[in-house]
Amino acid sequence: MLTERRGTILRIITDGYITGAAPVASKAIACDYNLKVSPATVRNDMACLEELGYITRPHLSAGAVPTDKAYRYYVKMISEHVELPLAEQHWIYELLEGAKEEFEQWLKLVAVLLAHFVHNVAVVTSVKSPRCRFKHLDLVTLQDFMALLVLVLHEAKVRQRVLSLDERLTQEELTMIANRINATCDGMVGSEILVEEEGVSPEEKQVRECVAHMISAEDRLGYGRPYLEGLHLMLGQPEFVSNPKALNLLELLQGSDWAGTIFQPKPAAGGVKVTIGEENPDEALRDLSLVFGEYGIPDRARGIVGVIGPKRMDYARAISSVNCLSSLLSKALAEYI
Amino acid sequence: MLTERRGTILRIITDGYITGAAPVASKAIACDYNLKVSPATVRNDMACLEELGYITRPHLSAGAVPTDKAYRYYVKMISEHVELPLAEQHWIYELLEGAKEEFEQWLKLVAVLLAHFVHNVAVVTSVKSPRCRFKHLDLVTLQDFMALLVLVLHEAKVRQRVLSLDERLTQEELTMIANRINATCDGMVGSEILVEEEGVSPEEKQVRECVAHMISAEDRLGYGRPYLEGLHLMLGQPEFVSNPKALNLLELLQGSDWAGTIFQPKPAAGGVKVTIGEENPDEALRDLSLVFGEYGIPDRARGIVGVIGPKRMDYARAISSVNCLSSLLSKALAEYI
DNA sequence: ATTAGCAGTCGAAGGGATGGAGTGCTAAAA
DNA sequence: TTTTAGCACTCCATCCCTTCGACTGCTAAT
Repeated sequence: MLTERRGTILRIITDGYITGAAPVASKAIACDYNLKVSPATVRNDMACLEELGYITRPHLSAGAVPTDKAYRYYVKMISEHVELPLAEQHWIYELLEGAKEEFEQWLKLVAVLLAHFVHNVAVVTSVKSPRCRFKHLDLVTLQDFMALLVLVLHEAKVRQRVLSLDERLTQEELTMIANRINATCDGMVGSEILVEEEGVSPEEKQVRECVAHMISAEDRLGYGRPYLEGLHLMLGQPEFVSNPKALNLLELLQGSDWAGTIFQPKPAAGGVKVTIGEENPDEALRDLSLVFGEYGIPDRARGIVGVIGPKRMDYARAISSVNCLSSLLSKALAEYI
Repeated sequence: MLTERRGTILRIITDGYITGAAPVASKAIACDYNLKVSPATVRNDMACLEELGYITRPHLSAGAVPTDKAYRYYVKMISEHVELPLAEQHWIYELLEGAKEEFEQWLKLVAVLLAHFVHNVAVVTSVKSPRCRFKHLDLVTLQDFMALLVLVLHEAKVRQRVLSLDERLTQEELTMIANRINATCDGMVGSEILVEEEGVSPEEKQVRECVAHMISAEDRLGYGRPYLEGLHLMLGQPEFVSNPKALNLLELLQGSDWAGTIFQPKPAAGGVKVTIGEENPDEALRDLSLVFGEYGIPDRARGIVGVIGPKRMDYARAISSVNCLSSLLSKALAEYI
């Protein structure tokens, strides 16, 4: 049975392991935190905690190490009242305000900030939208039969592609095509761009096809190349020195499109999700924890802000940082869309 | 004195250390490669090579390990006749041909390919241009007083920025401003965009200022966020297991704008440059080697293709791969500009 | 239910001993 | 003069052993 004192002890153990990275002894628990009980009593409780599956020990006569279950308990306990100190929140606001140039720049900056806040890997993706809508396009001549197609979407995304035309067109002709499409297609989704009618020139059809293709590619696409910061911070932690598993992790993180896969299941709107150890689907993350949230606008454009670190991470700090930064990004994005 | 046989022995040592990652013994040299001399003779030559500074040994009674000087000699010897096998070249061509969508996609793909070819870190930057020239701009309304400015440069670059206007303008008004600037500014560099005359509306002035600012920022900017692939491949090599120096390297590579700094001095046009160990300016690279080349169009738009790996890397393969891929990218870029 | 005391367990650290790989040196052979 | 065989020497890697210290589990007393 998990009495109140045992809960306290469990919390002390988890805290101690998070900061110390070494098994926690009964004596340390009894003395350092004023529990008013002797180490022997703590030992009795620890035996019970072990039976309940909250702790293990590396060997028979060693201190306590929290299990996944303990971390889960710990997160549940703290997650009600964690908020980044106001001083730090203001510091972040000011720092970001000073760099209000381009949204993509922000993503990078937020990733760097987050990584240094939690001393672990930070991941920030750009937004993905399930149903992008056309806003504007622009055609610019390049050499020969080539044209540059610049597409602006309602989701504040700009995409470009080089188009090989069948005919050689002047800039004026291209501009006319662009104007015609801009005048008629505002707000359309990918499939609506295509036309079957007779009175449309083959070049315009080609452009429309390309746009439709780009939009549907964007719809299907994942989060794109995420901003990944703080690798060296995480790999400097004691659990990674001379640990070949670190390489598997690197391999995963070097691949593409993992952001949508590993940050599962989706966090509730505005909430922060924590997955611990074995809860992670991917093998390479089995002894790590993820803390992540979404930012953006539901059903229109959503991105991910996340932290990857050893299970032994400062959850309070991670949760509050992710929370603060994701809502900050949401606000910033709303201005652009 | 470096007789011919000693040169051969040096080459065998370097080769052997590159493939074996362990000191090379006199016996192995004498037996495995048919040198027709006894290990004792090889030992005599090795003593001489050590005196000349080509090899060292971890301890008095250990085999030979090549020094930086030996690698430099090795590279000089092989670099005259290294070319990627035609079969592999064709394989690359076909692979890239199939993904001919967007130039940035290519950069990523080239980085992945290169990393797997050399089993080390591959770096591919996008191009930077010292004097970007205006080609086209486009203004799109966003909410309130905001507009999205999409700028196309002659260097096949597209840049965007959100602009806060003093007045609320309609899309038509914005389009008119864009048309006026497009009609007059083609081919201009940053400073030429600005105008002092009276007859220009304050909004147009604002747009011009923004464009000039973006172009000059682009001129000053480094290579941008490089595509970095194969970290896990390099860190899996024996010299990096449980080596804290790997963290310094990661830290360097996580930062921004290092590509312009570490890939120095500039390689001759079309050539491949190799910097070995102590030749590298950056501390974190002191026991690594870099193999890199430039792609693009001299004086207009140049990017870097590079390999980072332990000094003990397959230089022949690295040099030929970098060479092949950089000239391939040059050709591809020429089509777009 | 709690505590003190004590025996028992385990790992980390240190200290030889051993074996083997490889060299340097010397003197003889080519 | 160059090359070779033989031998003594050096050094690392590995293993085993001991010791030390940190902790726990258990038992009996409070």
